[in-house]
Amino acid sequence: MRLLVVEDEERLAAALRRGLQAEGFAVDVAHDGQQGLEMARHGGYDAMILDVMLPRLSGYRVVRQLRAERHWLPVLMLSAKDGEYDQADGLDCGADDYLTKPFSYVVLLARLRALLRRGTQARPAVLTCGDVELDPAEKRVTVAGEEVTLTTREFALLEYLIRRAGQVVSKTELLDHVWDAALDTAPNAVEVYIGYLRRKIGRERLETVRGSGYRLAAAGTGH
Amino acid sequence: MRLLVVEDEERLAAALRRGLQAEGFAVDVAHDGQQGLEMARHGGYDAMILDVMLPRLSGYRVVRQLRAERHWLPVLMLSAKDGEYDQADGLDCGADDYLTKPFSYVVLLARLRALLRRGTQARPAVLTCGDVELDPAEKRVTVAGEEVTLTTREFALLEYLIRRAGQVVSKTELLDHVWDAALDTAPNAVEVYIGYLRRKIGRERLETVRGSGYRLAAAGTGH
DNA sequence: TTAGGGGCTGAGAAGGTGCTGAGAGCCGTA
DNA sequence: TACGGCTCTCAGCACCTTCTCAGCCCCTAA
Repeated sequence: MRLLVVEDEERLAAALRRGLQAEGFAVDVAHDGQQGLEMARHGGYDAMILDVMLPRLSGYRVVRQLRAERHWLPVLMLSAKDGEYDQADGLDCGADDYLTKPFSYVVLLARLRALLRRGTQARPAVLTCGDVELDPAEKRVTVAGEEVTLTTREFALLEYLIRRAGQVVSKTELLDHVWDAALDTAPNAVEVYIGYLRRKIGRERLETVRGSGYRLAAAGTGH
Repeated sequence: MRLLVVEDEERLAAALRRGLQAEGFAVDVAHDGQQGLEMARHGGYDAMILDVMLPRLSGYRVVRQLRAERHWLPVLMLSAKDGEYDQADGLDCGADDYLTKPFSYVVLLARLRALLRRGTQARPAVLTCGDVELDPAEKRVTVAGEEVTLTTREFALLEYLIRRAGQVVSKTELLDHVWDAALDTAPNAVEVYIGYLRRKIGRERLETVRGSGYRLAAAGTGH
């Protein structure tokens, strides 16, 4: 496991390096935000421990920039401030966890382990299922390489189904998640939109499981 | 987004429900560990907020049990203790994040959002018995590698039997659990459905124990 | 061997579930 | 204002599921 520590306080940086190396991690240290961002971009790290207050580029900006460039490595933020809004900001800008200085080394380790256990693959930029590809950021869908245009609702429906690819998703679940919970829409609307989707992405890719819901056929499903 | 809040203090539970609903979440509340576990098992939640100190079943045990059953929904733990080792325990037993009471509502929201953004990489359990496999989430059954399509009732029946694989299950027990308790269905319906199942999964896999009930042949039946 | 009871199954009635075409309401654009 | 796209409702249809019934088979025990 290779970690990147971005921390400008010499003593803390050295302590972290020693401690984490003792735990068996490979540790690299960057001393300002700019340098940290460049090293993280390069890849090869399993997680990043990132101070908020950094010379040249703040920790917030580092995370935001990384996420914008679609780098999803787990980030644990450290901050000397302990106002609650800082924590909220840190998490909202894309960090995975947040620790307030002074922190306990035991807690740091536990959180780091939780982060690593969770892994990186949580947020793929493009969702795929068989020959169906859906890009949430660009709102674009291709089927067997051909671009397909969907309306907003159709897109939201397919997005939810593809995130649950292979699983059966009930109509009420779809109503809850794809339609606005406040409005109560008739379940028949789901059927109608399933119909629209089928015409656009191909009938065989979207199965009905009678009495239970719908299932987007998983890749390589034997039939 | 649908949340499950497991919290026994009435006032806190009510406050969480109100606050989260105001944020646009659909919120269900359970008041003890056992109930929470059952609701979480049922699925349909995008995340769970879980107190550690609960009647009947502690938060630790709830998470551990869920993970053992391969439910991966994101869990945010709440605790009144604030010893650092408790935090480490909570994370190590499978929770995704940890908050100490009293906590700030803003922080809770931010952490929750971080958790939801991360999403759940679900992989639910598959029940097997010999060469029969049943996947509750995908509503899919294979026998000796061949996919078999079952109706809802047939599926529910097989699911109950496979959870009791090797044990004799009486007709009244099946009526209670597989059929709606409210309706009183004739015991003969069970016989009829056992018949349907046999045709689909193979006669020899489902024994009749005259006068007692039915038994799904345990693994290693072949001799 | 026979009687009785438990279990099995084919047939069919009743109701449920899902699909579709038509069209109303709404909104943004020409 | 007219048009077109999107969303959603409605009603009708086709098909599937569920469950009951009646008759039969088979096991068990006297």
